[in-house]
Amino acid sequence: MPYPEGHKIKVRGRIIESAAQAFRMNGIRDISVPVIMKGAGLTHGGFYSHFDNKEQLVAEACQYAISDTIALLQEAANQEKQEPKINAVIHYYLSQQHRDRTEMGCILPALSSEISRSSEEVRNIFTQEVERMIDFLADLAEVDKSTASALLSSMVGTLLLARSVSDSTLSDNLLTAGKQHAKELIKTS
Amino acid sequence: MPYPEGHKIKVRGRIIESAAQAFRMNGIRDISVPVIMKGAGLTHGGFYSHFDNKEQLVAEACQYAISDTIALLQEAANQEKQEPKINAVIHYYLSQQHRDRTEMGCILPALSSEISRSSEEVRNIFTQEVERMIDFLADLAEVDKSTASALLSSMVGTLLLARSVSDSTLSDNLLTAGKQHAKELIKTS
DNA sequence: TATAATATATTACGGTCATCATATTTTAAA
DNA sequence: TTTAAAATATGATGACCGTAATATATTATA
Repeated sequence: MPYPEGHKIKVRGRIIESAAQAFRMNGIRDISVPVIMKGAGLTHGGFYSHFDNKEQLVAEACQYAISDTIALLQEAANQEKQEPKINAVIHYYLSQQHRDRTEMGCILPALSSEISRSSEEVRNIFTQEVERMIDFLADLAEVDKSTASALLSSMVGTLLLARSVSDSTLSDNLLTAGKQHAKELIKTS
Repeated sequence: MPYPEGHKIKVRGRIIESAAQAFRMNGIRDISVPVIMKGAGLTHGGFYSHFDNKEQLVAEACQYAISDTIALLQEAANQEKQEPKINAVIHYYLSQQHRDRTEMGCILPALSSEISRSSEEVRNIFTQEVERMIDFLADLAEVDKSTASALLSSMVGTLLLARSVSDSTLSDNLLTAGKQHAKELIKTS
């Protein structure tokens, strides 16, 4: 058995990480398998010994990226000492850093529209992860799922638009308005 | 001067309509110039006598589509007799029909993420149209721009997620929660 | 009806993509 | 140190893309 134990699984993980980053940055269709492989320090040829096809990688990269985002939000919540913890999540999610670092951020604003056109397999995994995200928010904010859903939708839409407009003042205003109304949403629920 | 007066401008309009529909349905990158031209009843060769390149078509199609959406929302508002007119807009925007007919609907949930990666020219036009949309909502709901921005973000995010998840119950719940929150947002502003 | 300007169709080109077949490298074990 | 299985690299294939050059069709006017 050549190659160290667990070598391939680690490389596989590197490919998923590279993909999760590249997809968020460039979209799914706009990033090629060769580029993803280069991001993992490999050439394109070996890709198909790790994944059946690009679609499968999309599914796994989505799962990875959302889990990562939930972990980050959880961490932000843990560091909050005074305000309700959900406010820390809102502030983080609608921060300028999160807006400006698409490749590290939540995939919902970045990839949802492409995923809505993806295969059933990808959409099922995506749906599962969206549900986890809603549950996480409901738990943390101590609100019902309906309120948590509205909160998520609102944050996702805000970030999406803030990233799309070319006027930086408008972008900042969108973030500010989104934060204010997200907090309001929780308070009056 | 062969060909009837205004023939070319009409054909140009047909190409823009075809593109606006195809882009919303399939994304920008995922639809080709030949397919757009076929949608307008033409072959691909003539495209470059109407537009410099695909990017220019994207810009014009965005402008066309958002104008069209604002007109539709205005119409929905006009037909409302009892409730505040903004509620008709919210109901229309977050309806199942709007969710299920992406190719006829608002481009914000459909194309924003791709547009955030587009050229400065496209993003400038997009930004202008987003501002028009915010102004329209602020006027209609008689709220400040900040509230109108939050309303738009919330509606866009809701529709985006409702279109992406594969579970139809979850999708319906997202719409319902979004509608409720949107109305609340206006009431308490 | 003939003409010539204009609009559209046909064809071609260079590039990139997902995927696959085959060659080469790596390294645990013999 | 040799070996052979496993992992990766190289190279190729066919499809499609955006774009451009050229050929053909259309029709208002002469």
